[in-house]
Amino acid sequence: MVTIKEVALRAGVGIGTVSRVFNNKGAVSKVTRAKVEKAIKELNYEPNEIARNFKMQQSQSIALIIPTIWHPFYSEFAFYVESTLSEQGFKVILCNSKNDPQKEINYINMLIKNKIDGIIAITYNDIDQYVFNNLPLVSIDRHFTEDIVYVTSDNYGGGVLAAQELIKRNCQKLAYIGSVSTVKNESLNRRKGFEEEVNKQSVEYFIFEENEPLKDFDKAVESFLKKHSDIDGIFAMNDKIAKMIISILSKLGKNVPLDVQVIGYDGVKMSSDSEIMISTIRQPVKDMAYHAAMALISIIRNVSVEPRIVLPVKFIEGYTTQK
Amino acid sequence: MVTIKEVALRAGVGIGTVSRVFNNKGAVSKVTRAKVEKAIKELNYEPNEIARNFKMQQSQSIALIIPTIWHPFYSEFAFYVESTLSEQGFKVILCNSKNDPQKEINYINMLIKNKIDGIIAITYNDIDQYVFNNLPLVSIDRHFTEDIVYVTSDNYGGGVLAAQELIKRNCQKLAYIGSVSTVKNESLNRRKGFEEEVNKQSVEYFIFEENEPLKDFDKAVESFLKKHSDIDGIFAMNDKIAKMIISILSKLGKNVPLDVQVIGYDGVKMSSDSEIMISTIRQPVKDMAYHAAMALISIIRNVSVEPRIVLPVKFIEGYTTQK
DNA sequence: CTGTTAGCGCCTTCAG
DNA sequence: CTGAAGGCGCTAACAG
Repeated sequence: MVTIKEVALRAGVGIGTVSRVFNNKGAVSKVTRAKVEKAIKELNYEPNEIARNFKMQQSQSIALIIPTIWHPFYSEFAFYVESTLSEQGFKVILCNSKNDPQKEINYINMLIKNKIDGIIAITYNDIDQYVFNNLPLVSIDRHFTEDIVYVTSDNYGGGVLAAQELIKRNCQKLAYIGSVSTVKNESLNRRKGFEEEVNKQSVEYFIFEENEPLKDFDKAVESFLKKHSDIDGIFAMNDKIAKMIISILSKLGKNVPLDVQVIGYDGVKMSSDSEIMISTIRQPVKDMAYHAAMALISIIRNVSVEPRIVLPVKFIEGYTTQK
Repeated sequence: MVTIKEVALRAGVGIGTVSRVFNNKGAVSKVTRAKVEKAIKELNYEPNEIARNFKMQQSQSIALIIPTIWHPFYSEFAFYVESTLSEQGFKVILCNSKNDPQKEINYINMLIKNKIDGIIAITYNDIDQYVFNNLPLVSIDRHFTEDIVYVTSDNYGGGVLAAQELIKRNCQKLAYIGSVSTVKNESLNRRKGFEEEVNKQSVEYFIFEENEPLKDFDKAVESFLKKHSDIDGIFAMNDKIAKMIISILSKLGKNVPLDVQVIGYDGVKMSSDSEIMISTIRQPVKDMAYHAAMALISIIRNVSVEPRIVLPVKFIEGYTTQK
């Protein structure tokens, strides 16, 4: 491996000068610069990043902590995070927490020891207490302490939008179906937006919610739907629940969307070339990823950032609402 | 940050001794070891990984180069690669090549400069020429030069299996439908296995193949199926094609699986908790990931490895074959 | 067994 | 403007 020393030797200058040329830092005369550049080219010098990182005590890499990459929402998110970050010269280290708080803590300790520059995390645990050292952190869909920036889709607005789309399509009796996690998260706002909009428009509605961990959720939903067989418009907390609802409805002999219209939330796509089938409120995953990455870089570079980044959602028409 | 020096000072020993204790390397007397351990505990010493990496000229990290993480096959693979590797103390750096050879080369250069320990790559470009420095490399589904180890599922056996399952279910007239990539890859063997097995059992069959890049592939498949309306068993090169075939068949008024049975290949699952709907030959993604990771570690540690790792596939019964 | 020493490759003062 | 020198924190070789 060719080092800075060899370049200096060949160019007949000191190593400091080579460093200055390479990093374009400090004043160097035209002549010496040319000499050094020539030597660099001839020797095909590439700086040893690991030495530089050591010296600078940073690593030009950020960690992405997510429950599992094996899920279309997270993998789309990860895809765009990596795209943005690699363009900006950062490496991204993948960390699957499997929703295990201990694993998250282990990762964080490891990352600190490795002088990682920052973290983007999607988690439902209170990891912020372990991220001291004011290690830059951007959180997704989860509000920690005041000084941690977070990025989220407009869950409240999504709920409003779902209500509007359902009402626009002449639904008379609405329902929200979802679950409630033990930790506070952004999906509560979906319901809130939905509820407030429906109230505003004075449409009848039901709320069906169960606490996690879920047990026989499908059974419960089924009996709920049986009991209220006049419901003709449903907003599901997410696409997964929407799909479950759809299959329950078909089991109950209801036609979707003729008898009942259903709107989900998330709009996950298996891959960039696959289609969204059900009507849904799609999260702006790409934008979320982009903003999270850029915000993190800003924090790393010590430039101030908007601490609460809320991105607009969109209604995507699928086969479960009437056109 | 507390350094090895401070620990040495506190324990009243030399820094070499602290290093020996921490790494459990070299002989240290019981007494001094205790002293050092006490100091470590008291100071809450954590070694600076980045300094260690610098000294060792390695990084305890490997790179995963895939076309895109936003695809269930790759994301499942990545999930298991990361699980295995993180258990073994390696970090994994995510690299989305987007199928762009130039991007792959850029990543590789960056990785070399960063003294990455090894690479696991899924690519259809000839990147091996850029991976000099005998940088450890494991390739998936793609055979490079002799000295690069690769991991694949038993594509040939999968083809045989598909044929057997179709014949077992009384199909009389079979077909293989697929595409041919410009670069040689493992999926050719799916067809080969299928064809040889069908021949062996003397069943009638057709092969429908088009060269990539595909144009109006669905139209072509449709007219092929129209022309041979007596085909009652189809093996598709992958699940995506299988799904396309299924929708074409339904358009043609054929019932799947009553009139025509269809088997795909891959068995991708969107996430760990989702279901496989169509009948398919499932790749052992988890095993592939595990073996790729372990093989890479072996190469890194200079222990010899089986250069060709072929893992068995399984038939998964979905709704597109008759039970 | 253990303390000291010599770097790893680079960046950054600090004199000149 | 530029060369020399001092570390960053750690490991490994060496001399006791």
